[in-house]
Amino acid sequence: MEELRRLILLRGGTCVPYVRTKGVLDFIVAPVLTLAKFREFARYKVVREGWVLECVAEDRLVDWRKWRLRPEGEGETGLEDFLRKGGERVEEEVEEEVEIPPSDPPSPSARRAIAATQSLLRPVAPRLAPTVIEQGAPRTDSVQTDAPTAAPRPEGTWDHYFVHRSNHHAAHLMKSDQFRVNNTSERGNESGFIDKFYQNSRLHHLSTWKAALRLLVAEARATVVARVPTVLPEPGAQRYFFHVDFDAFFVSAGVASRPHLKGKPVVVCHSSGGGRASTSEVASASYEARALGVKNGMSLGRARQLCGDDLETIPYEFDTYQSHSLTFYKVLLGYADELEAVSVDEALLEVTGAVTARALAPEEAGVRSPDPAIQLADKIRDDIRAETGCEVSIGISHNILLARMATKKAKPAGVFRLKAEDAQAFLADLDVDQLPQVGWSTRAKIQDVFGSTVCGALLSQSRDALRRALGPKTGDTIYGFLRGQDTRQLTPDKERKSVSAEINYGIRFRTQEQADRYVADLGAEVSKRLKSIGARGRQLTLKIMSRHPDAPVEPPKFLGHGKCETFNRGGAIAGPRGTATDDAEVIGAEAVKLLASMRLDPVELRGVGIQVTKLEFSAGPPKGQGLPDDDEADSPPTEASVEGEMVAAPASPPAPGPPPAPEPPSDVDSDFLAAMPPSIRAELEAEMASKRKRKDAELPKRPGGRHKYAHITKQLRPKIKTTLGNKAIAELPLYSAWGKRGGSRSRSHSVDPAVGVTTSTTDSDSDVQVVEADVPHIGDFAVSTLRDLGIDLDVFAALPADLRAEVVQAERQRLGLRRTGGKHSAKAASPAKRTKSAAAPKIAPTPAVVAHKPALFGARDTSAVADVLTRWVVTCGAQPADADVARVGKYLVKCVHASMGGVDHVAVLLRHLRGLAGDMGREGEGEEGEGSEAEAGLAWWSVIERLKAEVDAAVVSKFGAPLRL
DNA sequence: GGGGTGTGGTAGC
DNA sequence: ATCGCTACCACACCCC
Repeated sequence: MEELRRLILLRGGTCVPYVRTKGVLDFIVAPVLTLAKFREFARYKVVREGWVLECVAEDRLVDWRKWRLRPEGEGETGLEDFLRKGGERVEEEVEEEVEIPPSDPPSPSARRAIAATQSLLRPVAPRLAPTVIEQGAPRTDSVQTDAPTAAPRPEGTWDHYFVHRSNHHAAHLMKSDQFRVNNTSERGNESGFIDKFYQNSRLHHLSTWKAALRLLVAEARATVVARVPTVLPEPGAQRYFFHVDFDAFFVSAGVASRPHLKGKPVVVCHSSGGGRASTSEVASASYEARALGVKNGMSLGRARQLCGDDLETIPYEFDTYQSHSLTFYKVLLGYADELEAVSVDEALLEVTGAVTARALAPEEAGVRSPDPAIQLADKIRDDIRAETGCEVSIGISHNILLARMATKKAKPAGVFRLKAEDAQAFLADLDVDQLPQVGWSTRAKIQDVFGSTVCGALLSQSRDALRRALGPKTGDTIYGFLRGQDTRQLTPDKERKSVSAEINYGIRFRTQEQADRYVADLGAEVSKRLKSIGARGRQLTLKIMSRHPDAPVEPPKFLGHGKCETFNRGGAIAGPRGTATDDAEVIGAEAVKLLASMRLDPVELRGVGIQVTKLEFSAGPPKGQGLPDDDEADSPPTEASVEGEMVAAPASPPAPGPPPAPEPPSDVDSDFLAAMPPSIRAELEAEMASKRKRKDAELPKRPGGRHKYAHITKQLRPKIKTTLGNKAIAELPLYSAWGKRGGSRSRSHSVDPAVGVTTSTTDSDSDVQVVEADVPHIGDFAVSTLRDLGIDLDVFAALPADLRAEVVQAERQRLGLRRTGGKHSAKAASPAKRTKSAAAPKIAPTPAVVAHKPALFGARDTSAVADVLTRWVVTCGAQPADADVARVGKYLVKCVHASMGGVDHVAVLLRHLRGLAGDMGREGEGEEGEGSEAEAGLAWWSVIERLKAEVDAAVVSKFGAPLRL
């Protein structure tokens, strides 16, 4: 700050520490601004400090636009998206104001620069100046190409991560005690950080899912009796491997039940609303959509831009995926000599026996190919299509490598056999990174050493050269791969060799004690996992990531680890009498000890992992251990186990801030939810809240849930003790969890809606009460509001109190700025929405198969509608238009009558509205607001009363009792 | 050469 | 490799 001021003054500029009168300002310099400030300063040139520094370095007034400060928006959570949407509008306005041509006359002295308030210009990154200047006009490209809107960054590049400045936004937040408590590792698991993390970690759950699948295969192997008669191949005879892969699994599963969507661009996405501004992620895109450039992971809005309004969106259908996957594997197992599950929708199998048999059998009528392997593949495709309605593609070859490569060619909906004699030509043009085991690093090594990464060009390299470059084993492997050779076999079940848990997100400590506590808590997590599979270990490895000295304190990715150095250290662990152990205390203590031995600055830690190896498995299913795990996965656990911990947490010394409102407990369902992007989760969780409840209610008299898969246990256990069992046991709970999902789902359909209403509202109430008992508000905002917002809750909680207030107020302020007379703004906002809503009905024709929810302004899903409502409240300000209230009321009533989960949905939305109104009233009191804020709150309360009355009329007539909020 | 440890790379979505 | 988790493999280097 001081330095900036000095630089400015030295060059003849003037400088005020904060903005008093805006009339004479030329520039505003700030490291970070709240959205409110952005709006306030919409007509000014708001730049980062780097601009000043670059001007100094260049001795001229450089293009300020390169340094324009933008609202933070790198996250993908709901609130941030929300903010970003707001921010774009501001940016566009600024764009119009730009008058300074890129190369301005070098007369800095003629200009004045103004630094914004000190609270906005804290020296967050002390080493900022030299770094930026040395980089010279850094990142101009990326910044400028982003300029007009917050367009998505080019996919597949990491350039924007090469940032040398700390993430000011994050750094700012990090100063808030409450923020750290709620969102970082600072308090170990006391605030539920670890539990919450794993509930929300996609990848963690993906692992779970994959493990479940492997068990499914194991189970199927055991149960599928009728197999195609296998003719054992002669040693040395031709072998056949299939790589079978669903085409656009999620989409095609959805489309299979919606025939009218066949042939259209379709994406699976949690939200169907939002128009072209929707930021929700495309999970899976149909080939028609792909043809138009849509890719998985793209925002729905972007996909809409590419496809126009033809783009269809369909929701997730986990039950369908599960059952298709099961069917898929069962079909495959009918033909496979050996099968390896790659993922839900992908498997490798050896079918030498079946192909050989087919070759010997008399010719069938109507075969499409003389090649018995292709005949078999077609048959498999037919089987799977018949049972799932989905297409798979199959790559065929004589080894795993080539089968996998062939699948690429087979897609979509095809079979491709890559014969040995064609392999060379096929591979020649490929880049090495298409080969298995060649990632970015290996590819780079190859490029460095050999000057090319094209497979064909590398054939000239000797085996030794490759071995030297890549190591003996990898070198051999790659040498073979380049020639289409692969000696790998399908791997039968192998015993687990390690159990680990690591978190490299949100790790921030201020003291060694915090770090120690956290490590101990993570140790407890590992202990839990060990116990859940009946394993104990003798060796522990602590893996630590520590901020790389070159890296900014706060990386661009919010709460991410950024560039790090890693440190591993191992030590022995043992229970009584030197046995292998699963004891949380032992593990925690050893991990803490190892951490101490590293002598790292706790402040710099960014990642912590604990891995236990040298495993030993309990001989039998541990009575107190293994089965409880069954319980854990099977029973409505979540409430029992996770929530138990969550509840326990507040018991510890009163946290400065309230512990973050616990996420909905980790239900088995939420395992799946958690595997999805946060936005999807938020929505589904809301929808499923009631179902979870019912399940709980049923639980006591539902030993069947656990027993449902007991047969698997029985089947596996005998073997377990002998050969392949440990792993199978290990995964059993996971499988149970998986299987149970379907149960809970299908059950939900048969539940009496009345029960649903009662239980769900009660449930949610109790949730809220739990929260409110401990945590009435987060800052000035009703927790209920934030909870209703789902993911937004986290982000809101993440904001320091002052920022939070500003953010909410920002929307109103924006109105205030624009609003010249009374309801002008409300009018301005509404027409746009009306247009949208008019279009909505035809955007989503309701297929008979699916019970579609009604739409409000094009939004159907809970979170999307909540978003609409938020915008409504925020943009209408003091006085909502009657017509709008009526429309919303109508919509809610329609939802009540909708078949699936409508009432839950409505309850969530009403609570959401109530929260919004509550915030508004509160805000009005506490802030320097004009008092009309309080009035606004009142006005909204009466609106909500009215809506509630309308809804209740419907609910009472349908279910006999009013809605309890 | 064997064993150990620490490091690093890869796959999966 | 800067998105992050889990499990595994391979490697370099140390020790004996």
